[in-house]
Amino acid sequence: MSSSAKIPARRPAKTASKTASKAVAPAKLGLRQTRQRGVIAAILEAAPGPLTIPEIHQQALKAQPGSNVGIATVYRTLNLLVENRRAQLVILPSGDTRYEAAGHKGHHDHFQCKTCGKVFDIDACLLGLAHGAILPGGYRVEGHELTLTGQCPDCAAKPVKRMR
Amino acid sequence: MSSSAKIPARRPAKTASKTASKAVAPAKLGLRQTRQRGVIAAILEAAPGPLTIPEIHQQALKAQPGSNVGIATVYRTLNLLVENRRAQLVILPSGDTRYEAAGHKGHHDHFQCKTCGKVFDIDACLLGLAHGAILPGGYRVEGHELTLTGQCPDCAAKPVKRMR
DNA sequence: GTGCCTGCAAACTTTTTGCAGTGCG
DNA sequence: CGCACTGCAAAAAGTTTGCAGGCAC
Repeated sequence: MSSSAKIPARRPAKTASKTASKAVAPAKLGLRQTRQRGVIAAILEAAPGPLTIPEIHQQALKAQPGSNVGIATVYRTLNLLVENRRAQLVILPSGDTRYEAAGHKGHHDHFQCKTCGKVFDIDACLLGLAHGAILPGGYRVEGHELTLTGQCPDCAAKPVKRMR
Repeated sequence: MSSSAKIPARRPAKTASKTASKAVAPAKLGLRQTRQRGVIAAILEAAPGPLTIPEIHQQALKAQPGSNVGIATVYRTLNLLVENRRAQLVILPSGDTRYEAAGHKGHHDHFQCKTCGKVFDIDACLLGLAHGAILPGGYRVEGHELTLTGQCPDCAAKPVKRMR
């Protein structure tokens, strides 16, 4: 790890002006847009929830036939994306270390299926606790992480246990 | 540390009632009450919240002057306690792997101080979501894990950041 | 006395770092 | 063309397992 900057990101936009100024992180010059970075960022953007490193790595391999993508590159790229506020690290109660696209999608909770292990974003915040609230004992709340567990629709439809 | 849940299940958790008082889980046949196990269980019982392995290990060393306690024993004992429902594994959003006494104290949420990193039990469940509820999309909720973050009273009283 | 436990160290797993070659800008 | 980026492999950090001896029962 090292840089903290803002990378141009993928090329989703047609008329991508410059690397705007309202950027969250100060841009660091010298960052390069490589195929691997674009692929990894795209994978995160397309996911319905946070992905594990192995998942990201394998999807990257499939997306880049012929060209290898080292696991180290996956780790380095993810750290870079997190530093640039383009991705977010999520550690679940199950112990999974996952990453998800960040930004436009604000704070939200997660749901992990106990049957298949997959994780989905809950596009809402289920905790109606105001930040800044003081709990009995004097604990000042500034943020929270909530993960629901249960069964997803897919697994509910398939009585047969199939652990990914 | 990632992967999925722990529970390597070295040996099958047994069912028996050895030291059965109000014990939730029956003891395993042939289980022996050793000094190390008693110390580790006592440490968990006395804690105001979940502890990390290093914390448990160091407290065990201090509690047992003269006699060493191997880190492997700490791991093995904690797994054993979890299998017997005497302790519970808690993985926080920060990535901390911690253990806390289980049983009499039912489900509760946690609070982790962003300044000192300590974790406290919140003796209540802040999520008013009924288990069995179905979320939009068909996700059936069976459980949840909630961790609040912020500043604890101690750190609030000491403006100076002291990351221990 | 039996065999469950323990400490120590090696084995594993997951993540990070060092290098030299590669290709983006 | 220079230097950031990448893949590979070694290094670190965290957790588990194999053993021989110790101790609870």
